[in-house]
Amino acid sequence: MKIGEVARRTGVAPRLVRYYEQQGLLVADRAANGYRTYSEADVERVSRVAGMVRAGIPTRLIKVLLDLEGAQASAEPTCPRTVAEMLAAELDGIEDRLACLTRSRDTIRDVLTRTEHAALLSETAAGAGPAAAR
Amino acid sequence: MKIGEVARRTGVAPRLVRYYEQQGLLVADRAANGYRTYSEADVERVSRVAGMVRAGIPTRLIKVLLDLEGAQASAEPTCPRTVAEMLAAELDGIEDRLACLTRSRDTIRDVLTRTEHAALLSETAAGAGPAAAR
DNA sequence: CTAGAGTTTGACACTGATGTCAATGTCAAG
DNA sequence: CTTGACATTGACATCAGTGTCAAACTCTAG
Repeated sequence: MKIGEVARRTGVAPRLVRYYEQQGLLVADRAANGYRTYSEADVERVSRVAGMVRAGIPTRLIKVLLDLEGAQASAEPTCPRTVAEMLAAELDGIEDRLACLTRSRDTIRDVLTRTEHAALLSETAAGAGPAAAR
Repeated sequence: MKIGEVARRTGVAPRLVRYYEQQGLLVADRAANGYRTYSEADVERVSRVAGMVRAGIPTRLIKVLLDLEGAQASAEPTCPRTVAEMLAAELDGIEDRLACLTRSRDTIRDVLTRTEHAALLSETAAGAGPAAAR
């Protein structure tokens, strides 16, 4: 499929899909005419990238993470000490962000329920599960 | 205390403390000489703001959230419908980010433990269990 | 009094993520 | 063939968050 469809299905602007590719987060095959062609897997990947970006994870780290997820399947312990340390540092940052976001989420929920606008919570994954992979 | 000490204690550059104030996230008293003066509570607030910023929450929303936390204490249901809807929308975004971050965190932890670099996990607020930051 | 550290404001620059626009190429439908 | 929707690349603009520098002021120590 072409970039337009990917954009429609992921809600990510074509502009950004190209940007992500430029940042090395994506690899797109090219059709004879030069158009980028994407697979279902790419759609998945674009969604995940967009989500991570919105979560404040910098593109550089996103690249590393996605690569790791791939390598994980093949159980390769390709992890030199320095890289591991870098990851540990990033992990700290992520934990911080999780704490902040969790607190903010609770604040908003609190306000919403407390002000009789609890109905607005429904659509959300609000129910209970905090960590569900969407 | 003056801005320098706040900076030292929060790890936030003086430049940013001023920036946050400029964005309306902070209010600082002024001494006779024009220097900003801060209280313990301000130190707390600066830390929280910095954390939220790092978590990808835009300053505008941070302002609203902090105000809400304050208003929450006084149990004021000062929440017009439109504001509530805006909050609900933001909440959705936050839930998404939480999901992404949680997944990324798990990935990193997985990699670290799997590659015998588990020692690096210790310092973190992580503790041990995959218990979500809830 | 003077030197030095810390503060003030303000300006300019930069990065990262995106929006937007322009000029051009491709393709399917009328 | 022509039109219109979609693609391509590249440039420029914007916004948030920061870094940095400059000129001037304040305060403390010597």
